[in-house]
Amino acid sequence: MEIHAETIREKLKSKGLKITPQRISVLEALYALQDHPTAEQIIDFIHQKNPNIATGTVYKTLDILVKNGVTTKFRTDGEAARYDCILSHHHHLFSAESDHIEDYENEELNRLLGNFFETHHIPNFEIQSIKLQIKGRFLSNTNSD
Amino acid sequence: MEIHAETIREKLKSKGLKITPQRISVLEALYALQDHPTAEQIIDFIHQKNPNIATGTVYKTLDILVKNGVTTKFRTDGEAARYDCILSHHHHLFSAESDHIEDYENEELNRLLGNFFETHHIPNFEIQSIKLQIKGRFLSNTNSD
DNA sequence: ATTCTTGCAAAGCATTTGCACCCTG
DNA sequence: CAGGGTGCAAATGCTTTGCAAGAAT
Repeated sequence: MEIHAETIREKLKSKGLKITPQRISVLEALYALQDHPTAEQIIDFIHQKNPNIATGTVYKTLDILVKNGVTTKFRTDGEAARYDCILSHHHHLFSAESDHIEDYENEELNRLLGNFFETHHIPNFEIQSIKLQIKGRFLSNTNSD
Repeated sequence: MEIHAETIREKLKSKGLKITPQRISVLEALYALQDHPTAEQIIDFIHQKNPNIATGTVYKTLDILVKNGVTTKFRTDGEAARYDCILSHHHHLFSAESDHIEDYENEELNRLLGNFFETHHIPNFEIQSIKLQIKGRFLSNTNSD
């Protein structure tokens, strides 16, 4: 997932946010670290090139990005919150053995769920979004998850 | 969800756990507070009758109960972890406006999902469980969520 | 110039841990 | 009486906050 500096600037500008080196760094990290990084992973990544950006600033920036719909934040069974810059409707595969997470996207599944809940209304509840948490085991050849 | 003291004792005994007043209190709280309580809510409930049970003990007990499959632990987008003593396969409805959570159980949905993933294997992944996170708005008459 | 953003360090909150004492089986 | 369980308080880990100084528009 490559992203150009110009794209990042436009993303910030379109939300009416000031363009600062710190915010650019956070967005760069977010797009470079595809694996639903924690704040700590983002901070580590940033500090490789910019050791002077403060931890608190990264948290504040992430918060602002979430509030502006640039990224999303979610929790796993682990301690730290995860950030995700993929905004399309997708689900998550969770490793039962580690903290590894992958995306799962399937239009047919989304249609299936949409149909199901169209014919099976939940009493007194208005659905806004549906996400699957699929827990299991990654069978990669490297077994590195 | 009423539960008798005897049932609780048997539950502990069947897992080879020592029966202590503290553990009984935690289990009573868990069954009395149906709404996926946080540790804090459990502690508050217990302290109404047993102000002398330590916070750390409740956390340790909850941990042991989770490890022994008596209850489950999960996280929402909120801060604190939630505990759930309903063990059947069910999904969760999350309020977009508050911390309120309700269970959603539907055999047909479970079958539908089972069928889907039987014919749509995920490469290099072995599914162990599937849970829906359904986010939306509770439309109760009292609007109390 | 004005308003927003940053850095820093301290505080906050949920949870865990260490250890001496105590209780259950 | 032996092995676990408990209470307490301190420690941990993630995240938030307050505020003075700095930067973006």
